[in-house]
Amino acid sequence: MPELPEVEIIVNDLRCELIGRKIQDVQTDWPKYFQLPKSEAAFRTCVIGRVITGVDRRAKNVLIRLEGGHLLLVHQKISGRLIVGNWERTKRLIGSTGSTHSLWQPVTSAASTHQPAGRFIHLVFELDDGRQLALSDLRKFAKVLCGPRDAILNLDEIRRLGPEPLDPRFTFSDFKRLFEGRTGRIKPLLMNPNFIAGIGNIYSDEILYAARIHPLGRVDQLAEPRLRSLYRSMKAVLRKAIRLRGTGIEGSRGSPAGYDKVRMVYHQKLCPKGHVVHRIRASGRSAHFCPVEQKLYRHAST
DNA sequence: ACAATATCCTGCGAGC
DNA sequence: TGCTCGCAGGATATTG
Repeated sequence: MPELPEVEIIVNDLRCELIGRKIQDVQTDWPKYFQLPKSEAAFRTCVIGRVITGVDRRAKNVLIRLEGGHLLLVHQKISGRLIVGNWERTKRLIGSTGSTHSLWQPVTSAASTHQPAGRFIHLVFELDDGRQLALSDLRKFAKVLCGPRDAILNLDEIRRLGPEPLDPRFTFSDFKRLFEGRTGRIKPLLMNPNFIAGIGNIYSDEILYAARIHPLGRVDQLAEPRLRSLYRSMKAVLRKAIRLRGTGIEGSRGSPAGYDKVRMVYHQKLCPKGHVVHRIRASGRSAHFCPVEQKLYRHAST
């Protein structure tokens, strides 16, 4: 879901809202969210009472810095959205079994009424100003971790992450080096977080169109000019998406996503040049591309 | 080594 | 209207 641009926007918004706030309570109806510490009780002990001192991003992870050198990591996965607002907890009956789920509903009169993502809230951090940091997450794939900063940053899943594409220190020669000894298709490689961080299904399609590279192109056949084009397109598309406040979602402060208006191929019928966009499945995901401008070059037959 | 698939979940829209 | 089916923006484990 949120890819690098959307997470970057959320992080920037949250930074304004959260710095200086103290976390006073944690509530959830889905304790599976807690990956570290795994038990709800231990997780609560880890975060409750701590003041938020910063909000950063690494790949698609939201890193909330806490007093005492702790880090609260949230990965929103496909459907997660971190939002700040006001909700009340009620109970909802599930089926005929008599079991109940929690349900958070917007406090009427609050601005949060206007947040569509306010549905499907399953995790809430109570703040000391009466507001809440909430995770809306229809599919419940998100995960949260808390611990000493070094312990979190040294987790395999964080250490293994590829470079940040928008890091100014990430040069073309760094990018080129990533491809050394690699084979396979370009789209799944771009989406591999351990190859390069933050690029998902939407922006891999957009970047490949901008670079005029077929999603199934073989990475070992990309000559240097193609790689250079890919490098430039990657930076340009991601920066533009951030500037336009992302795709399909709203930041927690409400300005609407603007990249949708300039999307070139993802969920588009026609590309900017008017060609029909094709949709195929590539490694289990949908890939959108323009067959006219993104040729799958191959020598002879077989 | 790579590629395709299953998996964690649930709502929604399309098509019948 | 009501049902079933396929689809959904992530990342990993498993299998071929």
